[in-house]
Amino acid sequence: MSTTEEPAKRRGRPPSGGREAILSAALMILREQGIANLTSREIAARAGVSDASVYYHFGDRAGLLQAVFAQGMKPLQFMAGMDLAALEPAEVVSTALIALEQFFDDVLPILHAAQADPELRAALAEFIEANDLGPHKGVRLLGSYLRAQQQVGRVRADADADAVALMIIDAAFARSARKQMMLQGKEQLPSGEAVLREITRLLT
Amino acid sequence: MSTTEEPAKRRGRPPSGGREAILSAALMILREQGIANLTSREIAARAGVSDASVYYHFGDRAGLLQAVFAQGMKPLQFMAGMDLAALEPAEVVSTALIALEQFFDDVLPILHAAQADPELRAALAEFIEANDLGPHKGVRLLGSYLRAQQQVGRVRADADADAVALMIIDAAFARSARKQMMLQGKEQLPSGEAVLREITRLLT
DNA sequence: GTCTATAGGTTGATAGAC
DNA sequence: GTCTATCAACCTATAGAC
Repeated sequence: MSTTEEPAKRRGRPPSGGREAILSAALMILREQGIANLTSREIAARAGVSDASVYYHFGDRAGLLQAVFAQGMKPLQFMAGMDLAALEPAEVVSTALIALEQFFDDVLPILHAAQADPELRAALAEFIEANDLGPHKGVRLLGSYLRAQQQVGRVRADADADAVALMIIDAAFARSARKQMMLQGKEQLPSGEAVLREITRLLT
Repeated sequence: MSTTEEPAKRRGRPPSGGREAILSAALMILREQGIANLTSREIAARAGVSDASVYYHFGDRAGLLQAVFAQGMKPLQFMAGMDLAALEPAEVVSTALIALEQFFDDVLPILHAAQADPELRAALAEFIEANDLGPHKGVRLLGSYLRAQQQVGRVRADADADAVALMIIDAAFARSARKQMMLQGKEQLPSGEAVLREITRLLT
């Protein structure tokens, strides 16, 4: 969406901040308490407003959740502003794994919350598709980097760039999901470094 | 559990089937409607009983959900009874990917439902750990197969068997999750076969 | 825009008859 | 074990004053 340029005067926003406080509180509750506890009262209490205020700003619960989803799903900016060409493939993959895991840490609570109800799931899926936030975006980004490196000879030519990109994304996704779901257990799984080494072995 | 001969009289199980009907209905609702619609009334209606019956059998909602989770989390039996040693590694990996994706298709709705509330999440995580259903089990199974193949020389010796096993599991996990969350979109992602080819390339 | 107050509906849970 | 009937609690949403 359009990034709001704010030179000195704001146009239509008396900055009472109520709306943003509500969104921020809702996102907080969603992330740490789950959607089952995301009620208008809880949100209002944590935002320091009355719960009628929630309905004033968002109409109904569906409108509120839509806004919360939109607020929480934004940052897929993923290695933005990095000079990828200057880095070793292994470094890029390592960076990508870390950035992707962080991205999923932020976003998975919202994805999970939407699974509680088919209408929410459909609404979120539609939002993701409309805003080009789906997994194919990561595949395209990482995959085209890998293809470029193939043409320069820094990544072996017989690798399927998009498939490797998807495997990287999936590894980060699963790591983040296990963390969130408290599924690591005591027995430890292979480290991120071990996975990184295997991916690197695919590329060289 | 002494199974003595019971000619005409059964000991502790009048098989009215109410309890199982409730569990089955609850699991059905959970999988197709999400936990937001998993109410005692909905369950009772679909099971063909009164909703007081639900509380008779399970005490309260927490007890019901615990039983539903236990019922739905059972089958991690994963390539059971197959003679793995007789198969090519690529075939085993292909079989594993399919079996794992099916497993996650069954189990993910429950994992997702538990994320709606921290208490449910903790209860399910505890159940998974207590029953040895966590991801390390798959890693151990697939990893030890790959190690055995390394010793016979059918899988290259410098591969990290456990790391590759985890990547296989993560790929299946992510595929199943995208399907459930309706996140494939129109732009198609790399196929399962393409991912399989890359994994195979890691092993040979 | 924000509040108080409240209507109206749904849910978890219990009592008591059969 | 299963039912009907019911309650108290909670939630979404609205009305109306400031």
